[in-house]
Amino acid sequence: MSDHVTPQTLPSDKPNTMQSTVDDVIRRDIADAIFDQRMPPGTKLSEARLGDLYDVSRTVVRKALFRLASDKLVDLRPNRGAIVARPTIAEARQVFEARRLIESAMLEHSVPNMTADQHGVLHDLVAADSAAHDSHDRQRMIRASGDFHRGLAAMSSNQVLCGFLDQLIGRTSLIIAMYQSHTSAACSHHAHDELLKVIEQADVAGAQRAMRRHLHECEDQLQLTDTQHANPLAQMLDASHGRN
Amino acid sequence: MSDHVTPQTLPSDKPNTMQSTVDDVIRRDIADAIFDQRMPPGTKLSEARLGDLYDVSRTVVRKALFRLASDKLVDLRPNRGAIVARPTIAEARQVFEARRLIESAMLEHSVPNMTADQHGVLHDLVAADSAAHDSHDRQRMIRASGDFHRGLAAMSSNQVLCGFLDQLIGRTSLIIAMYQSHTSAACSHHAHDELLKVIEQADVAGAQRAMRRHLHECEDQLQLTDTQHANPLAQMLDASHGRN
DNA sequence: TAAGGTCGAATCGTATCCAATTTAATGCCG
DNA sequence: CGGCATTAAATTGGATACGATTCGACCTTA
Repeated sequence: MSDHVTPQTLPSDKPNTMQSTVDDVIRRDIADAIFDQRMPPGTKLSEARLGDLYDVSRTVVRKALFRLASDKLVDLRPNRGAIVARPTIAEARQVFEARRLIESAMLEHSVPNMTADQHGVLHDLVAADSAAHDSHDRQRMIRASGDFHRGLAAMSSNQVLCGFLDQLIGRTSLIIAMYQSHTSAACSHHAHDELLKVIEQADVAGAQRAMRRHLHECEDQLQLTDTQHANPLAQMLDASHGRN
Repeated sequence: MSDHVTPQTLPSDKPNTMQSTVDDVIRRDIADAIFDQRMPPGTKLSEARLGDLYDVSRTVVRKALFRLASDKLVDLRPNRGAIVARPTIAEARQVFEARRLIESAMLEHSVPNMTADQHGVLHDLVAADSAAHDSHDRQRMIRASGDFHRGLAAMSSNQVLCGFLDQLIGRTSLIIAMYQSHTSAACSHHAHDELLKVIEQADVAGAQRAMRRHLHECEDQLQLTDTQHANPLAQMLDASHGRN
């Protein structure tokens, strides 16, 4: 029961400024666990087990799982339960392509109209990113990198695209957790620093180029070859070795 | 209980070729009703009432409503029930902007690699669009126009963007149903015809220009001025007059 | 008469219960 | 000894029940 995190005293870094419902807590906890690689792709998410952990009924767990499924973070198989999603290589490529499209387009509107305060926010996010890199904590790195892109997106005037991008960033975190090569970092924080410099110069075209290049680099740093990952057999053997 | 329509024999134009779950039927029925303006924005969607109509429990109705909410077609207000969404003018503009971005980008990949079969499919869709226009049936027009864009999107290689666009097309149908000026048609099918011609010439840049212009025209044909619609007071008075 | 409060009906949120399906295990047979 | 059918446990899908919240009507009162 209480040998894990206590759901009432949830993250403690997330003060419930607004009404935080229980299913949102579960949803966020699972998402964080996925991003932190504590829940590798394919992990089964039993409704009863989760309900037991959070001391709620399966009804609310189902709601959380349903929402995670709509965010493409878990896969809901009829009559067979929920597992954390295993994005394919093709899907990963498409996610990056979509991100290049959306994020570069957002810059077109946000870069010229950016205030000094917003520049400061981005500086803080880059600083957090650098700190994460220095800590050599892969989870923090993934998180910080996503936060930078999210913060940049929040400065766009288009909430619709922002919502799409939010989903894409979450999927990217899962993709990185799944396909990262053990040698490379998630996103080179240096790229974020460079990008911010160009943004501050109000150079739209340059920022767009930098963004596209950055995302291309991120994609190239992943192991998106069909060996290993495309083979479910190796995965299962890995899982059994890891005593999942 | 069974004093209303029988849910088993409801669509009759939708034979359950594939496994059609009940909640999907409800979801699609509600979506169609929204697009056909049989359910104006703001209409309350009572769980018990819907469950009665389809002879299912509230559980499955909730699932359908939840999914409609994730597609931004209904608004789920805590403890206050679900209503069909009332997209704001700003949201409408953002949806069109997002569509311009995504649809023109999709053309970049799909136009050069299009087969003759796919051209044929598009021809059929344009024909259906023209037929809908000739029938002077506004609902059919909205539907056919959306089907053309959907069919075009299906020819893209990027399923992720395709999913986003699917959602945007649905939201557009709702926006058109809400903001259309009574004088103008939904989308001029002539534009679809022109667009198809340019596509068949494998002119990517031209197709992108035509697509952006077409979507701009659609947006301009709507009444996205802040009179009437932006004012919630007038809306409420309208609603009470309409005895909604 | 209008403003405010109280009560009741309706509706939503969640827990619990039961049926249906899947999954794993055991035993049987070739 | 390996493959397959039968059976039992576990898990999901859906229905029902009950507490909580909201909305509307009626009543009271200044």
